[in-house]
Formats: sequence, C-alpha cells, structure tokens
Amino acid sequence: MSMKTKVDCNKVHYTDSIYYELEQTSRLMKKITVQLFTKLDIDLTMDEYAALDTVSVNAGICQRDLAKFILKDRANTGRILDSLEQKGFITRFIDTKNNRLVKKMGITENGLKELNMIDSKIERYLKSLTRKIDPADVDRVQETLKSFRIELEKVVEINI
Amino acid sequence: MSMKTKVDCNKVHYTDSIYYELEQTSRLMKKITVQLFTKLDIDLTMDEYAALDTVSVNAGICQRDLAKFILKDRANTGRILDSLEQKGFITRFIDTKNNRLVKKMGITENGLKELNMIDSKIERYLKSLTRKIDPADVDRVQETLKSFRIELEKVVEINI
DNA sequence: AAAAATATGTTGCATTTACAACAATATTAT
DNA sequence: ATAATATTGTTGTAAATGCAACATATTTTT
Repeated sequence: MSMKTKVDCNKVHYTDSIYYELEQTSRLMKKITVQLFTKLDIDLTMDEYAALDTVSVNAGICQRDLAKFILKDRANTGRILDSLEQKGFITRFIDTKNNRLVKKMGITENGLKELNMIDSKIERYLKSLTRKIDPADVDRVQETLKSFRIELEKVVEINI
Repeated sequence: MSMKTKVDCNKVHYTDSIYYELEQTSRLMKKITVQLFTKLDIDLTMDEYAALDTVSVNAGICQRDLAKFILKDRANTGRILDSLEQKGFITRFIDTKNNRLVKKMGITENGLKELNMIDSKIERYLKSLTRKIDPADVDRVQETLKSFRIELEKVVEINI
C-alpha cells in the first residue's frame, strides 16, 4: 500500500464527524415529524407546536425571550405567534419588562386542549422510533446533547 | 398539592424530549458553523462543503444518489452542484447507471485542495467545542445517534 | 407494438428563513 | 438638556428550501 493511499484512508472527513451526524439525524427526525403532523391532520406546524409548548411552560414570557428559547429571530417568532393567536391558542397583551413595553403572552384554554391533543396523538409514534435502542442509551444521549448544547450556547453569537 | 397540579408537574413536554433536544442542538451547531465559515472567509456554503466532502469519498456518484446522501431533493442538489462546478471544485459528466443516462461527478484537483484547506482551517475550532465533554461520551453519542438515524431511515418516506 | 409506469435531471413557484431597516420608547453619555 | 445608544417589535427583501410539473429516456405492462 502506497503512502498516499494510507494517508487518504486515514483522512478525517467532516461527514464522519459528530457535527454532521447530528445535523443529518436532526434533518431526518424533522422530516419524520412533519410527515407525522401531516398524516395525523394536525393543523399546527412543528414550529408552532414547539412554540406553544414553550409558552405553556413559560407563562407571561415576552416575544424576544421566546425567540431566544426557540432559536428563531424576532421577526419569525412574531409571525409564528400571529398564527397561534389567530387560531386562538394564545393571547397576547402589552406589559412592561424592565420599564420597557413588551408583548407578553399566555396559552389559552383552547391552546392547552390542542397541545394535549397533539401530545397524545404523537406520543406513541415518537416512542416507537427508539424502540430498537436501549432506553439507557437514549437517556445518556439526551444528557450529553444537553451538556453539548450548553457549551455551544457559550460560543455562538446570538443577535436576537 | 392538588391532583391537577401534580398531573401538570408530571406532564411530559415535547420541548423536554430527545427529539427537540436534537433539533435545538443541531440548530445551534449549524449557526456556529455558518459563523465560523464567515469568520474564516471560506467561499463555500456549509452545504457545498458537505456535498464536496461526500463527492470526495464517493467518486463517480450520480446526482440522485448524492441527493439521498445529503438529504436534499434533486432540485437543490443540482443547484449545489452547479455552484461547485462553476467554482471548479467538481467536474460533471454524462454516464449510464442501470442503462439510464445520469450525471456523474468527481472532485477536481482544486476541489481536493479546497477541501483540505477548509478541513485544516476549521478543525481546531470544531474540536474546541467538545473540550468540556468527555471524549468517550462524544464517541458514545455519535454511535447512538448513528443507530438512531438508521432506525429513522427505515421509517421516513423519502421521495427523492 | 402501444401504453403505462419508472428513473433522472431541470424549471418554476410558493413557503420558510435570516437579516437589515425601521418605528417607538427608554436609558446612558456628553 | 440634548445626543447617542439600547430594547422591543414589525416590515421588507433576498436567499434557501421543498414540492409539483415538466422533459427525456428506459422499462414494464397490456
């Protein structure tokens, strides 16, 4: 075997890295979830669902803070909330935070109903995705991902 | 503590699931990589870079097969390749696969140079992201993610 | 042999997304 | 006090993305 070939074989490829594996797995997962939402006739987008869930555990949050949670910019966060409000799943009200006028929000009765309905609809489908994987591994991955994400948050420049 | 409160506290939220954790971590990672590419004046997009790397390890692959690898549709795969070809990093040629006319491709000398240049530029930045995490954990996560992704591939409907 | 279905790549379009500019208000600096 | 800066939300726009439709060629069905 020539030296060149040997070097080539040992080359570290980005597409073999954990960063790419993460992106690919996430893209697949997103595709599957979108297909699931379509199949189950859920009339929220995935992003609206995630936003609604985030609002449900952070009552009275303002738009910018929500944007930081869901990792979208203020513009698109506003648009998602427009849709959720128009569908009657959240209410928005003007309030102050640090003496600034902000738009805060809360989940409505209907929103909570919708959230629970979606949860119950998708639960068993999502659970089945990891049936071949040791539950302990799943937990460990989630934990490590969380530590990783917290490290990433320290490095990324967020301009929201 | 009332029963209702107890139930509420025990509610399983989508935003606490491994599926959402995966998406959030991946989104952050993507943001960081885009910022890195900008900061280092790399004149490929992340997607072009990943495609170029994939082509480099799959010489003579056709467009549709590449699309399946990079999880993009045929249209956008074609557009990414247009850009890479225009920049001189790949060559495309007509060939046959199963008696069908297909566009195959290979990486050029310049493409290989560019790929190695980018690899060397970003390597230490990416490595530093996991410096706080036990390398064994990183390996384990990558392994588990891969098993997970393979399970997902069995479930997702790919129409490429 | 003719028709229907499949495979591959491209084009057009509608949706999503990110980013910059703006409007309104409040704080800080000079 | 006035000017500069910062916070929050909205609007506009350009780029990315996915999907459907198309063009071409081949295979399969009838």
